[in-house]
Amino acid sequence: MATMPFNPPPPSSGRITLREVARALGVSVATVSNAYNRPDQLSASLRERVLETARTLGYGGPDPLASSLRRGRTGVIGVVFDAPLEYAFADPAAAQFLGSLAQALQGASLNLLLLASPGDGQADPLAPVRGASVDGLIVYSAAQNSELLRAVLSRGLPTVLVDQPALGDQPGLADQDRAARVGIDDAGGAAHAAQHLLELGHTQIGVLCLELGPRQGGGRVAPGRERQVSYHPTAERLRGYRETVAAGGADQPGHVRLHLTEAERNTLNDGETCALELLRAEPQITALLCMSDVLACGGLRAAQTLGWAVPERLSVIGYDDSPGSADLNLTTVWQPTSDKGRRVGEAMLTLMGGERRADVRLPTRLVVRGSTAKLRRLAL
Amino acid sequence: MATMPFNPPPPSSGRITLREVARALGVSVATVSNAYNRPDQLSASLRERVLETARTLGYGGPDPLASSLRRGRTGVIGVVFDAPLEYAFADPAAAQFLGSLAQALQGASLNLLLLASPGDGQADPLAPVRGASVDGLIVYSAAQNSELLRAVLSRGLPTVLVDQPALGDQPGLADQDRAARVGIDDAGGAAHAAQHLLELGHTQIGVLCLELGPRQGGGRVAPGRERQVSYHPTAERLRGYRETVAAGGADQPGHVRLHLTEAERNTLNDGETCALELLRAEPQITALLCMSDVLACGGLRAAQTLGWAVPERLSVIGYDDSPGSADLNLTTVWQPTSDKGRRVGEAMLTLMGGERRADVRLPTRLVVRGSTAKLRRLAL
DNA sequence: TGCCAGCTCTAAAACGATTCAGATTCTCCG
DNA sequence: CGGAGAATCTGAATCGTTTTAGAGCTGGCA
Repeated sequence: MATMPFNPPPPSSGRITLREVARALGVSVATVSNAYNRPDQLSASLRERVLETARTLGYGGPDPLASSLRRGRTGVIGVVFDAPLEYAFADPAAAQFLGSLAQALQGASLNLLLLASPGDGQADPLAPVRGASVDGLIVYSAAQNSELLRAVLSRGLPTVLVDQPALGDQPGLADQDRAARVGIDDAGGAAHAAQHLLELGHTQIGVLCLELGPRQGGGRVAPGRERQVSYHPTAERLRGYRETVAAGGADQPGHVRLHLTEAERNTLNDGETCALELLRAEPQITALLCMSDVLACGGLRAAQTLGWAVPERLSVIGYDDSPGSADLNLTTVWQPTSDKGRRVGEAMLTLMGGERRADVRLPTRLVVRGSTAKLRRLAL
Repeated sequence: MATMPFNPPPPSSGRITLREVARALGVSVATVSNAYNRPDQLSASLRERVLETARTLGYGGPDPLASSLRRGRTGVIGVVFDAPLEYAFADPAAAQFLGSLAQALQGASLNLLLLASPGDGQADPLAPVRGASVDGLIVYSAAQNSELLRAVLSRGLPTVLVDQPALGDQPGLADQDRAARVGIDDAGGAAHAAQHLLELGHTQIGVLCLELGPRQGGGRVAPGRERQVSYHPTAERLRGYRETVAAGGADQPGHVRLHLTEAERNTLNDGETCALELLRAEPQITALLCMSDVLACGGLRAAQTLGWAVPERLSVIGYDDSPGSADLNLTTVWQPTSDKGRRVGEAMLTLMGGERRADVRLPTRLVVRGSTAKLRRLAL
C-alpha cells in the first residue's frame, strides 16, 4: 500500500472534543474517556469503534489540560532559576545537573518545566513561578530569603531546594515538611582548594567569586560587601577559603592575602574580563581560586592573554569538575553533579509520595591536575 | 516590625478556591477573578479587600491549570528530544541553543517544557508528546519520518522543526503551514571541513559520525548503512564530506579514503571510545572529521591515549564551535547556535500569531585553529 | 424459576477558573 | 428633574475532561 500523505488533524474545524466523538457514535462521553484511559471498562469491540471514529474525526485524544485539571496532576515539575536561562546554561555543570534530574524524574513520567525570571523586561519576575501548572518545584538557584523563594514556598507544593541554606536559617522563613534540601559540602571543597594552594606556598591569591547577590555589578569586592552575600554557595565557598587561610596563617602569620573579585555572571567572558582586571591590578598574585570551572576557564584565558604561563606563573583552581575540565588539565574541586540531580529527583518523588522531607548533603573533593604548581619566586 | 515566620499556605485545609474567597466576602466569583486579572473592573477598595481576604484565607491566586483551560492558553512551549535528556545535555551546543531559545520566548512570557522520550523503560515513548499541555512544540532532534515526528504533527499545534528536512521531503508527510523549519547549511559546513583537510594533503581520513539512526549500536559503518541515515544533520554532513572528497578526488583520483565510524551517542566518552577503536584499527589515518565538537574532543582524548600528537600526527576537525572549543584550540565548523535558538523562538511566535510558516536556513563557516596541520609523511 | 454476580455502559457531578451580557447604582449635565 | 453614560458588580455559561454510583442485561447455578 502506498503511503498516504500524513493528514494533519482534521479537515479544518475548530477543535474536536471528547463529547463530539461520543455524539458521533451515540455513546456517552464516559465511554469515550474510558476507551482511552481504562480499556477494561468497555468491550474490546466498542473500544475499537471509538478509536476508529476518533481517528476519522481527527480527534487526537483527551485534552491534556482538561485531563490534568480533573485529575489534579500535571505530570510537570518546575525548575526555578533566578538568572536568565541564557546564562544558567552557560555552565556545563548546570546542564549536567539538569540532565540527570530529568532522567531521574522520567521514571515517574514527570517532565521538566524551565522557569526563569525574565531578564530585565518590565514583566513580573515572579509571574512564571506563580503561574506555572506544576506538581512540584525545584529551586536551583535563588538568593536566600528572596522574594522568589517566598513565592515558591507560597505555592504550597512539594519543593526541593538545591544548594540552599536551611529555611529555618533564613530570617522570616520556617522549615517545612514539604520542602526538602539537597546540597554539597561547599565550604569543605573550598577549604581543600585553598589548602592546596597554601601547601604549594602561594601567599598572594586571587579569588574569582560567583555572584554575591542578584543583579549586582561584579568587580572588585569591597570588604563591606563580603558580609552580605546572598547566594549560599558563594557564601559557603568564600567561607571555606577564608577559614583555611586564617588557619594556615598560623604558620606564616599575616602573609597570605586573598584578593576578591566578583564575576557579574557565571560565564566564560565574565570570568575572563574579571580575571584580567584583577591580575592587571595586582600582578603580585600567583594563584587563582575560582568558584566554578567556567570562571576558572576564563581565568586561564586571561592568563594566556597576559602571557602568564599556567601553572608556572599562575596556578588556577576551579570548582565543579564539569565535563570538559579534565581536557583543560584544570585542578578543581569535584562535586557529584549527576548524583545531585538524581538525588533531587528522588527527593521530589519522595515528597510527592507524601513523606516528610529528608535533607541530603553530598561530599566534594579536590582533583589535582596540571593547572597548579609550587610557587616560584617572581622576577617582578 | 519584627519579621514573622513566613506562613505556609493556609492553616492546613485542603485547597482554597476562588469560590471560597468569594463566599467569604459575599461577592461573586467574577469579582474575585477580576481582582486578579482585571483590576480596572472593580473599585480599588473592593479589590484591596478581596486580596486581603485571599491572603488571610491562604489563597495563592487563581489555579494556573483551571485558568489555562478556560483561556485556552498554557504559556508553555514543549521542546522535543528523541534522546534521553541526560545525553542531550552533554552537548554544550544543545545547552546554548536551549538557553537562547528560552531567552527568545521569555519576551512573550512563554516557558519551556522539556520533553524527552523515556530512555529504555517500557513506558510509551510518545506519551510525553501526546500528553503535554503546551501551546506549541519544537522538535530539536528526531529521526526523519519517525513516529515521534508524526505524533508531534498530529497535535496540530504550531510547530518548529530544528535541523529537519522539509516535511514534504519525507515519505508520507506533507508540508504544513503551521510547521516552520529552522536549520543550518549542514552539508556546506561539512564540505568546508573536508576541503580543508584535502588542502592539507590528507588522504586517509577517519570520520566520527553522530548517530545515523535511533537506537542503533554505533561502531564501524558498513557501506550499506550509509544509505539509511535517518538523522538529517548526520546525513547532510556526511554528504558534505563525501561530495567534497569525490570532487577533490579529481586531482588525486582514488587517493582519498574516508573511514566511517558511528558514535552511539553524542558524548565525550562515546567519542573517545569510538575514535580509539577506529584509530587502532586503521593507523594509516592522519585526520579525523568529527560531526560535533563533543566527538572531536573525544577524538583528542583518544589521540592523547595513543600518544599521537595533534596536529602533527593527527589533525582533528569538529563541528558546532561550541563554547569551550576555542580553549581546546580545536579547528571546527562554526554554526550560529545562539542565533538558531533565537530564530526558532521567533518562528514560534510568528506561528502562534497566526502567520504562515517561513523557513530559515543559517550559514556555517570553517574556523581554523591549531588542531589541524599539513600532512607529514608517516614513519609507519 | 429465582437470584446473584459480572459485564457494559450511562447520567451527572465535579475540577477551578474566565468572561459575556446584563442589572444596579452613581455621576454629570442640560 | 430627567436621562445618558460611566462605573461597579453579578449570574450563568463554558472550557474538556474524569469518575462515582448505578442501571440494564446476560449467564450460571441451585
